[in-house]
Amino acid sequence: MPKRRWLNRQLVIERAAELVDEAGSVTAVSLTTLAQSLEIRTPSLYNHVASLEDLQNGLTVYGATLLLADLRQAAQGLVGQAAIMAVATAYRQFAHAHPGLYPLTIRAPEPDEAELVVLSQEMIQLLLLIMGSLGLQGDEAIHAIRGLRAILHGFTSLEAAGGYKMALDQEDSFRRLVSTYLAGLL
Amino acid sequence: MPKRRWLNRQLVIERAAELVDEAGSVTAVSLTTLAQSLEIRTPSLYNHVASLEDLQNGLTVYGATLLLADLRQAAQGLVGQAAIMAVATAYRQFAHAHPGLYPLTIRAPEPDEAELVVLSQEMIQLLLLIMGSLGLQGDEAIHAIRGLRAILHGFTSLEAAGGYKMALDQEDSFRRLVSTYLAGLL
DNA sequence: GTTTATAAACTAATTTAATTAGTTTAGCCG
DNA sequence: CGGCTAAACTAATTAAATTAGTTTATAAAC
Repeated sequence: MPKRRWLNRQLVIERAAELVDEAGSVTAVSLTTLAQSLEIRTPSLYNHVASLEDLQNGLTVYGATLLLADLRQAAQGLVGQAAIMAVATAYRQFAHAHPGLYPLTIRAPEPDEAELVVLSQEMIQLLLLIMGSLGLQGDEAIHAIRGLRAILHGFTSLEAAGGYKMALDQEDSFRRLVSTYLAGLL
Repeated sequence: MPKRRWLNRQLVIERAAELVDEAGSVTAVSLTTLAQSLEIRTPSLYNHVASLEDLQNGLTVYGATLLLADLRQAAQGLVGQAAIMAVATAYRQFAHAHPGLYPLTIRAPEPDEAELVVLSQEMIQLLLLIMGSLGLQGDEAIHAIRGLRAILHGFTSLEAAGGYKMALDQEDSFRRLVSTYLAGLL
């Protein structure tokens, strides 16, 4: 009859993230399977998360944090088109590496989700900086960011949905898409 | 104790589609709520659909059918950039009008889903025709179709996810995105 | 017209998941 | 060492999907 003291919200979320990415979908992981994986009883999870929804919100924050870190890393020291292409590649890789977490990251934060609001703003700052290095400012930059995110999310999620199965390299399609957008933008 | 004879799979799916679009999400509609809406008991639904999953597959086919019809209508008689823009606008309108059905339509068909495979091929034919009118052939056209769909799906689903809340016209962003891609393409 | 076969409804029961209530106890703190 | 509390537990509830078995409206056959 152990009473573990080492478990906490963060550890619960991290384990959930592993399960969700292994399963390839958020809905494939229940509180029951998560509890089993942590070797506790299902109701004990409620000591760390308020509900399934709360767990998924935690996963969203966790995923957004990882994604932002990856994109920052990728953009490190780069400007202009090179920065865009690096961010695009890193974004797609993140989606591939985290098929469970990734779809959560596209949800816009509600005003009361402080952490997520901050992450979202930081993401925009990062992209604004890059757009600035391309010579885009103000509304132009915002439109360009919206477009870029649409492209990245659209491509990666269609890939995940099993589209693009015609015998034609997906990587090539992706590079062309980003280049084409960039070409049109400048 | 009525024994209705007027109910069938198609009617069940159509009612489910209404509920799903009203609720704005597939998961918001259960067999229980659907049965209530049809004024039958939940298990009676199994006379018309094999399972919840089967119902959702039915909704996918239904949604894909409506979407294809809308896009064909929009492209009617148009070629080149005008056709692309018309299809893009119709696509976005469909996503807005059918927030429940729309997300189902992006799933690629499994080989055994005959109806869905046909719809998917017809969609590609429609887009190939339009790309042809833009002067794109073969692999070029396929890459361009992949890109266009990524753009359309990405933009509309980010919109649905509540992104784009900065005070900047979404319609404008959308038009620019499509135009920018077209500009880069040609 | 009555009979009959069957599809489509029904009731009842099971399973799985989330959640709540109430109980127990490990382990830190004084 | 005794007690407070966070974190575990057991037990029970609710909701949803699903299965089994029963009943009956209706359409086709006689």
